[in-house]
Amino acid sequence: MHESSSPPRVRFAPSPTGSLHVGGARTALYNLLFARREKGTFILRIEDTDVERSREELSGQILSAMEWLGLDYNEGPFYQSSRMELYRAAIERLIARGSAYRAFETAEELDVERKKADAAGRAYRYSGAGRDISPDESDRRARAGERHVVRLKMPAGTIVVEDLVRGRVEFPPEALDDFVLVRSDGHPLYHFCVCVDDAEMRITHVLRGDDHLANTPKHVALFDALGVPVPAFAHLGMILGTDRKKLSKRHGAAAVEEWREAGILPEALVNFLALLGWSPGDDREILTREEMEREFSIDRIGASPSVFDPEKLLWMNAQYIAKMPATEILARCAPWLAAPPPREVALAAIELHRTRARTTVEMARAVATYASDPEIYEPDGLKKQVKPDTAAEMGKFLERIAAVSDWTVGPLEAALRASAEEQGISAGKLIHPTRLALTGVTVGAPLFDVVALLGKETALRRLRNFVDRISASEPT
RNA sequence: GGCCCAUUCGUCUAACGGUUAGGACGCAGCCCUCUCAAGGCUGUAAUACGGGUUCGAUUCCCGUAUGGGCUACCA
Repeated sequence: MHESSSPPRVRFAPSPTGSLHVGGARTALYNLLFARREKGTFILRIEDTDVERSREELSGQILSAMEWLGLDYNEGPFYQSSRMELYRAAIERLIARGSAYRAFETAEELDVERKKADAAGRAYRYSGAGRDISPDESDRRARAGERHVVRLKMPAGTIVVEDLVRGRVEFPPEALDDFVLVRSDGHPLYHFCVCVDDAEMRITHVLRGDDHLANTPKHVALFDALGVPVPAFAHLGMILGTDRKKLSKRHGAAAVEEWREAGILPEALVNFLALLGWSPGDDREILTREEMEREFSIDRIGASPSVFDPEKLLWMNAQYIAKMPATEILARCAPWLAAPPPREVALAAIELHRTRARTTVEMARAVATYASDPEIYEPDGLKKQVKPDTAAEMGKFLERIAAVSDWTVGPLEAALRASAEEQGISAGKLIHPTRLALTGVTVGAPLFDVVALLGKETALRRLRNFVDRISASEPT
């Protein structure tokens, strides 16, 4: 069918009618991985033939999302809107060859037909009237300026699609219509542009969403009409929301951009998406980009749809944060760190929190506490950890810790435990209020690491503020 | 309605006729522990249903059910 010897050429062809979707990102990723694995070429093509719906800034968003994910293409981006001449030439060839024909019904007339068929419970099909107009008459009417569309003359027989994921799929001729290639205003339509471009770009493999499987017989017929080899197809199962409906904006966080803003690392999102419909064949879950590029294969792609599980994405992101160098994490946190602490403090804070933050947003928040004193104390924490005696106990502890000169974990812990013992209370009675005093929250990194990292001046100031605060609000 | 696709733990998936149906997320418990995590250990939970084919079906075939897609002068 196609030459397996020459390297494949694949493409990702999004329509700029929305920002990049996780489903689109996965399609792009699989195309890229396949191209890398097979030493082929990955092409980016923007399908902006729908002038009403396509918006230029959305193309930019798609490009930037792809760049963020590291989905680099070898050729492109090509914009269909600037390839109109190509489509015009192709349609003329098709008409001249008799593979396509002009049809002069108006949209309104067709609408009436469709409604009639609907009412009668019949499946609507175009009458095919345009097929019977002689080429001469067709040319004459077109020259006279009569409005018309151009339709493809579909072949009479069953169309067979050999899908690399689904196997052989047959489409009976009754199911296919002479569909429109060019609108009456001269605009070429999606299916037509896709095939002309795939042919012109010598695309060998089409990896795309399952939603296009039913369109594929149209494309096969079009490639035949164009007189070019039919590429191989691989249709990927849809990505679903947790309600098992096709993932959409309704589900929230369907766009790559939203995950970026939520503090998900591009490496983690790519890893997660790679495993949504593909598996390396063993139990590995965390794969490097190199491993994916080396091991990806179409025959390990599953056919069924997959539910996008944000919980697992978060887990995977946490895995990446746990392993990433602190300097790198700090750089990734930058967008959320308006007022970062000194670099050395920030890096140490990251080490303290790398197993506690699932996203860079959470990490940034943790790091920020080392830069600025807590403005509020967690209300539940105050209620739970501040008892009538707490202010007094903390006051005594404060005196003792203020005398510590070697401000490191060992001496600090010793000071706290000694103070607890001296007061005849458990260490926890001091530990928990201290954490609340220093960070404003009741959970976090091991306390003495926090105290040490904060430094004497800052730690004492926060403790004093806290003691003042609880003394003031305590009933006397 | 017509045509097409899909169906293994709640979720992502492995097992390409023979496995105690494996791993991961989640959840639960235990260990560790100043809290919360992380980590370790243990547990929970699946072949949609009905027929075939076969010595033997998660695996192949046919129905049914459920979900999804397409059926535009959208993409």
